[in-house]
Amino acid sequence: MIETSAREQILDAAEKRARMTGYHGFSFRDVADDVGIKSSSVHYHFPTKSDLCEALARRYTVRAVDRLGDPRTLAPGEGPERVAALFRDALLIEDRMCLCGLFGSQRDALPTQVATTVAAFFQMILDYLDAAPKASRGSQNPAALLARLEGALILARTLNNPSLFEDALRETAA
Amino acid sequence: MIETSAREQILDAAEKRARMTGYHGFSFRDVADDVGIKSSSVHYHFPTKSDLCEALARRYTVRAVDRLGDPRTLAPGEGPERVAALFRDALLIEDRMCLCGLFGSQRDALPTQVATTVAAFFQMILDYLDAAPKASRGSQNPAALLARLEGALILARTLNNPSLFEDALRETAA
DNA sequence: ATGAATCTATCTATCGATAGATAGACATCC
DNA sequence: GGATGTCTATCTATCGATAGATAGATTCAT
Repeated sequence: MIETSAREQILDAAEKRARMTGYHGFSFRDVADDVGIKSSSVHYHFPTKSDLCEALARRYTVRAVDRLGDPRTLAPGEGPERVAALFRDALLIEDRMCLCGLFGSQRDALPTQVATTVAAFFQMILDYLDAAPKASRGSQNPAALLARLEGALILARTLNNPSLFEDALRETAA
Repeated sequence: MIETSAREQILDAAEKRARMTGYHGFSFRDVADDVGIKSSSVHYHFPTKSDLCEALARRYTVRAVDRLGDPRTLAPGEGPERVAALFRDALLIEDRMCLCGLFGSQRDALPTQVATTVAAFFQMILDYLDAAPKASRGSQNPAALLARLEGALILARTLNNPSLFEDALRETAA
């Protein structure tokens, strides 16, 4: 029996919900019910919703960093591929939005600490792409790639058509 | 004195809020207070929140259609420019997210009618780009352009850097 | 027996939604 | 041309449900 700490279970449940509903669409009770505890126990680990969601965005960033690895060790063109894989898995395996894409689109309605942490996620991706070795030609602006990936996720999910994700990554018209 | 109908005033206030917070982040009372009426009066015009937000997405789509015009009358390459202008104005003039970008990213948490209307917005843009005369070379996949614009909006707003929007629209790295 | 973690129970505030009253505009009938 | 009825739009007041948050008792492992 794999024993996952309550804190991690809470973050897992909260991330799942936050990536479907955004900041305001889920409650402490929702998360507590998912885990099988009481909402007051969630407050014990994360006093406020702001704390919870900041931790969410922080863990999300750390996991992405771990998975992306050191950009300086990559083959030319591998950086964009690794970042794209992150988003492709969100769509095809997890069937969820990017946490920071969703939070970011609500930036005006987020507690400052959460907004700051979300911004740090984006900056991390941009820095990673900047640091990764460029393919000799046709390498894409980091902001362009990241924007495209966030948008492709929204598009493919809203139109319920995963192949739109790959369409959106292709350069030229069919 | 220009007399705007209560219905329109309600939609104006609701759109403003929805484009900051998403579906769950604003209430009938918020909207009512903005307009200067009671929340029950908002319910009179839009019985449920689902009705209100569906009307929001519908009006948003109609206004975009009006502004974009008939795609078949455009010069080559003008279609993408017109669509891009829509999003650029959202960022620089309105300082808001795209309503359907935000709603779309929450599609799992939306009433079906709202989700359907949001999907119709995206399909409309894709059809428009398909129907518009292509520039001879380097014309972009409609899905790619739309994804990029939605993502660029999120990115520029979250990082509080409007020039990222233009970066994201450029093809190649700096 | 101390400290961490969870519980029960509750609070205040707000949510979306509804009922019923009211005031004014407008039409229609005698 | 009054009187009557209907429609529109708003109001006051309230509903049950749920939000985030807190206090204090209890459980349990070290």
